[in-house]
Amino acid sequence: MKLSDTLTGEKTEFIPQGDVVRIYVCGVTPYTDSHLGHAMSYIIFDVLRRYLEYRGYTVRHVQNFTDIDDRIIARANEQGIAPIALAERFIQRYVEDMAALGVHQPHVYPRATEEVPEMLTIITALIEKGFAYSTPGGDVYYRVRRLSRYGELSHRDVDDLLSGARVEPSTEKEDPLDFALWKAAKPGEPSWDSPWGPGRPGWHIECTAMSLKYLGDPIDIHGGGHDLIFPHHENEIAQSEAFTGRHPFVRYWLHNGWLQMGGEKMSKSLGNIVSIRDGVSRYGADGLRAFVLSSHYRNPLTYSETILEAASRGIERLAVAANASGPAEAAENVDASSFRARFLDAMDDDLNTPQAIAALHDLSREINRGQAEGRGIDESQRTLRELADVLGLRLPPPNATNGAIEAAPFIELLLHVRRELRTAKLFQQADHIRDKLAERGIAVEDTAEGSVWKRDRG
RNA sequence: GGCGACGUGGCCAAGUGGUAAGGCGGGGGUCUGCAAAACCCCUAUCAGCGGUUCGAUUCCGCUCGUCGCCUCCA
Repeated sequence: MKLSDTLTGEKTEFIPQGDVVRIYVCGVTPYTDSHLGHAMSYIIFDVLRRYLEYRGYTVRHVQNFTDIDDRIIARANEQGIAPIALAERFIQRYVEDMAALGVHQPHVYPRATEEVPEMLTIITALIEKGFAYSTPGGDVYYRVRRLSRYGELSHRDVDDLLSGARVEPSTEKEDPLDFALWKAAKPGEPSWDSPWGPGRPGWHIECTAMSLKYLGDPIDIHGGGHDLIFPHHENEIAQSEAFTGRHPFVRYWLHNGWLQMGGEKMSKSLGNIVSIRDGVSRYGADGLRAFVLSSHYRNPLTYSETILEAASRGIERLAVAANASGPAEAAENVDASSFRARFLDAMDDDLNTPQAIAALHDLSREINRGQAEGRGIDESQRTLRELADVLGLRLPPPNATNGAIEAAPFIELLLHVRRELRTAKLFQQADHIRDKLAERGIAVEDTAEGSVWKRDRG
């Protein structure tokens, strides 16, 4: 399969170094509920992993939690609880959100606060090698200009960075571009002992420590949102390669585009967010995944209710086909092989999920058509489900959640009455029941096998 | 100011040097007591201007527009 690499800007054949594909994905800072932007990123990397596994690779997937940082501390102080406790709470909620989305758990979920000794080892070594320095105040900074390659990932020239002029000058830094490996503790903050006094790790160092510890060097794929390219991943490369003395530290850098809200990006700092919880309850996990996968992962995506609505409606077509009942035996069967081939070709091409989904839509149409013509569809339905599963789509029967509706027994009762009315050809009354249920968001469909109902969207 | 991405039908979104997947929506049918679902048919010339080419939406240049990063961020 081909993957495009942010570092080279090229799409090349992906060949893992060994039997195990080693993937590191940057995780969240748990200080609030995760939003659809996070969902987008993790759905994408989940699909990458699922596809690699589908193709027979063994994947080792590591994703961190940044459970100590300024925002966690600030939020915890507001609420009068310990930062670790706050982080723990939102880590749990994050894990629940991912489960709701059907995102496979990483094999390792390391937390920054539990990897401090490893980070100290690396920082110490970086100082010894001359790549980092400590300050009288107890901070440790990385010397950006020591590594000539700095800027290669984000395709920037070190000197251009300065012209941005938004870099906070710090009196203790040798160079404004230098970034913190270790931050001296301020009063009231959680801190760990270090050779430079009490403090806490800088943001970037945790990913270096964790990926080296849990995956080794180099790793096959490092993923994250587009925004992380600079400075986070750039800094990660600098630290990691300065520490190991080897290049490259990552063989393929994959970055997903941003989720935007109207004109702007969805972000916690702008406050224009939709939480994953809300998204799942409104559109369902399949709807959300369909939305995310409807465009190529590298491109930005815009959130709007209309678009989400369209995506979840579209995916329902697949669910209908997957759950259709075909003849017990048939002389001829629907052949799904060409659709499978198209699906695989699309996925092989840098995870072209829009085209892969298009193949599933065409397969669904073929299944529906075959059903109408009395052809066997079991085999092709299995293929549809198998491929949909690569995208993490569950394709539940339309009425799968009916049991959770409190009024279900009463609806069943009404439909029972309605059936008798229809048998008696009292269609006006029967239609009246259907109309009234529709007004209350319950859609009734009459099929050859009887009436089925489900909660209607919107 | 620097770096980068993008601009395809009413909306979302793939894609290719030889006249453009799929979904949503809309229109017309088939089926159905009716409706829904499903199926069939219809619904684009790819921001603008130049250039390269036998031929460009696809390559190059410019213009316009939108967006992102350069600061915490998936």
